[in-house]
Amino acid sequence: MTTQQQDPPAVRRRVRLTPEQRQAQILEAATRLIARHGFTGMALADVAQGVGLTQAGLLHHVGSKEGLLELVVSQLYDRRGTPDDYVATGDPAATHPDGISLPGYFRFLVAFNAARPELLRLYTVLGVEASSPEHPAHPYFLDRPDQVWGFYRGFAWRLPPEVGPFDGLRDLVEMTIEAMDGLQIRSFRRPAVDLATEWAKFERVLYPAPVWDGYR
Amino acid sequence: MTTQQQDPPAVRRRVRLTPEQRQAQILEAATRLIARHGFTGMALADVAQGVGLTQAGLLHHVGSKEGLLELVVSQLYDRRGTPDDYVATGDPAATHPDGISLPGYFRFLVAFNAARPELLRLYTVLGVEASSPEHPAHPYFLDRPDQVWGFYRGFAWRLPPEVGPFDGLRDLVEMTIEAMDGLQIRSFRRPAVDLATEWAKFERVLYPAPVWDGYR
DNA sequence: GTCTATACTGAGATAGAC
DNA sequence: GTCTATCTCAGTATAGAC
Repeated sequence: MTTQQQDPPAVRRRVRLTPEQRQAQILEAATRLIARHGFTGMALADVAQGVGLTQAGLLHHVGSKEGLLELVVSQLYDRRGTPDDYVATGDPAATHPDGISLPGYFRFLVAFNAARPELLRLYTVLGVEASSPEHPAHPYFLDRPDQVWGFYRGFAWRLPPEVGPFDGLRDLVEMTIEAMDGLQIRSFRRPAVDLATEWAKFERVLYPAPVWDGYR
Repeated sequence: MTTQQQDPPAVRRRVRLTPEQRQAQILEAATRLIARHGFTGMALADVAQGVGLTQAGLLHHVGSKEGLLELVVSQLYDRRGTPDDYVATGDPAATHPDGISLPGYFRFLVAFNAARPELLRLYTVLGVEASSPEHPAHPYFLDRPDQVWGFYRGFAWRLPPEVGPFDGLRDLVEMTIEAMDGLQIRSFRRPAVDLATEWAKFERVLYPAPVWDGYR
């Protein structure tokens, strides 16, 4: 004789959401899990559980594990802080008639990212994992430096005369991104650091006085 | 009728090496594969193939997959460029009677790492992967900032008076490591960059003239 | 759209012969 | 120390009912 009991009828089964709601849910759960375990280390069943579906139910939406990754990567474009977002804040350094403050924008970007830790971590973890040529996200990250520069170069930055608008600016942008990536890795470790505080240190060396006084 | 042929008797079977030779082989193969695919993404069978063993044969040496990781991590201590290594080069900036050049040492470290790309990549890939608390290498990387500082602070650096030997130096060391980590991520992408060339740019901003003139 | 059930695969680990 | 053979488990994917 066993102590088994009849399972109570499961509640909230087969909840049917709109495709948009489901997709947003899936993105949220996948972002969190890939950020933590990488794409390789993440299991579809865990994403499914995160959105209250079975694995088969999840696969109905994304087709395959790689399809889920494509979904996640494709929406990275929409979830980043752009110079236009910075201008839209109305910050005087952003709306200055001579152009947008470069240090000001990157300060804004750090704050933007710091408010979205899962997304930031996703970028780092996926970006490093995708350094392997066999990784499905490899092509996306391989050309990021060119893509980022192609995007940023199109804005009207307010730069000190010492910084050329081409090579000088590009070097500065690349170093800035490298410093941010390194700071992000640091933020995984102890003692814990505050991104904005640590970034202020880099800002002082990357955009030093007196050259950048009045351009921040 | 098939074209099958009798396989030639496999050559070099059951090659028995000394434990030291085997361990060195295993380390080399594991480093390469973890650097490429991460610890999660790496398969024991591939490491085994890399050293000419079966998976069972490899497990005889390392016990388990986690045992292999411990082996890899434990030897990271021995394979890094230390300030002492820098002094041993005889470089005048290293053997200066007033102390070791900090920018000079980091320049040496970049060259040291650039000559060991697999090891450098292992550090980055494993270090990011291990940001997850469940990762077996998590404890090792969690306290690295403190450990690195505890190690570097013990050397006699030759510093300009503007840099305090405590907070000022520590900030500088942390920023240097962050910049190197970010540069390493950049090196995974296109267009390809030369580590030494790119580091020279960071050196100029982290150790600027005129403060650091004469301390390089 | 979502489920249950199941097929299939890859990978870590163990047993025991040599 | 190394092998072959096998076990076990986790994870992706498919089929078909509802």
